[in-house]
Amino acid sequence: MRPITICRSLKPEVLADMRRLGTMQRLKSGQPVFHEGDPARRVFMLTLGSLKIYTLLGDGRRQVTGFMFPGDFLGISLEGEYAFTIEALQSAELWWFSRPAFDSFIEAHPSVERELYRMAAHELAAAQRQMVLLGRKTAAERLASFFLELLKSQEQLNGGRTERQFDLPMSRLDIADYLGLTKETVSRMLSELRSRGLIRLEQQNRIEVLDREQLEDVAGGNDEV
Amino acid sequence: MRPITICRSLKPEVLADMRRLGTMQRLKSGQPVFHEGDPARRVFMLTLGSLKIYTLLGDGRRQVTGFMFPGDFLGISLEGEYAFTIEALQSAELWWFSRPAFDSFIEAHPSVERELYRMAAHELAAAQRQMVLLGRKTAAERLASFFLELLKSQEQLNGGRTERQFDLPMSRLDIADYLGLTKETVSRMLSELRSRGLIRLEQQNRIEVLDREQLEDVAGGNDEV
DNA sequence: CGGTCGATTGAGTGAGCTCAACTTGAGTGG
DNA sequence: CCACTCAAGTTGAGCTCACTCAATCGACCG
Repeated sequence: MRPITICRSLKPEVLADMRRLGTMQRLKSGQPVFHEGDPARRVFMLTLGSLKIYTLLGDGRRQVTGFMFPGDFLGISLEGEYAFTIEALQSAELWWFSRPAFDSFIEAHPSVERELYRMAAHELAAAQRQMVLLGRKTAAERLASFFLELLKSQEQLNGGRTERQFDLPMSRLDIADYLGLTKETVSRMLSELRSRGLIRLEQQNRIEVLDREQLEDVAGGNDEV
Repeated sequence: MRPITICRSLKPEVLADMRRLGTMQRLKSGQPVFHEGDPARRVFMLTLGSLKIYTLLGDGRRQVTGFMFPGDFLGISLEGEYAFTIEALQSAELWWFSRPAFDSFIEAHPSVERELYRMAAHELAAAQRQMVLLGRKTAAERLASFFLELLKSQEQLNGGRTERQFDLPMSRLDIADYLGLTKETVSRMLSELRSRGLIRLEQQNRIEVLDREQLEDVAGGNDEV
């Protein structure tokens, strides 16, 4: 039994409060926050940069189960060991808390407990969508869904304003391991979406969405009518 | 935003308490508990039988995201709509609670809130394992993993006693839609595991594990040495 | 400029899918 | 009790989408 939790979007006043209680840590690109099997002793909040969360199979196959962006929260499990590895994609900055400190914080702010629960429910819904993606979507549908997910989280960070562009802080291999594909297939599907005029590469790692409606059709499997 | 939650393994005394507050409902095989998009008004606890949870894509592709067994808990989301459909696999019996009734119950038992959170964390860990399965495992590995998952949940229901057999209350198609395969592939892999002597079909829908160690090797990808 | 690493593109392969035939088993009625 | 029906499961044959392996491209950097 390895209970884990990833949480997002704590209220600003709560974040400020936790920042007072926590300790800051800087990470370089590629540096791990912790490894699979480490005891789950700390609670983290990401403030800068981005992280990837992944699990390895015995023979080296890798599944990226999520990415984390500023404001995201992780490591809130009540016991046991981490069931995954977390690594910085770029220079990153996070705040950590010992579990007793976090527990006493929860006690001081009882409303936060329900908030944490709400966030876990949100993560579960995201996990369920990812299962549909991994279990039933084609390569093109997966990449389109991923781009829309990134676009939406970008929009949420900017207070709900509609966006046309977003960054890809992760490599093609990371994307592949998140979508259950190979890096070659990711590259090919990216080229396909580009040649169909749905997206444009502003730079190697920055995407502009040219036709959002059709991208959403592809993502939802309502393509090739 | 469609927050959802599936929870398991509430403590017996809590279950008893909720049973006093709830209303019982019987379900026939194939009968839905609710549909995708229904407002999330109620909280359920399953007491008898088993259920499947699934999401449909526009063109009919289906992903089963989980199964529920007696003692399992579901529908604890604070707002929004159900993001999936739940259907009975057999005759089933469940207890439901209006959200206000459930909320006041939570208020009366504050310790339950943390318990609910712990269960959600447990579900998240399971969701993460399922992402590894769907993203990176072969057909044989998926089926072996599934059988071990069922065996373990069977053992947990029986108070931790080791078991050799378990039931498959779902059809081959349900299994396929859970594992991201087709029913034909499930059938073929089942025949393969059987011909390799790792399992035996006690009946059409009852499996006996003959070589658990090797089944675990297959499930974890440590096969074909 | 060469060197290196990530991304793209190409060619051929294969695991799992599709389509189809056949088998099994659970009901149902004569 | 057996014949019939119908749904579920199994097996076979061929195909396809994504994979593997390999070559090339391109950006960054000493």
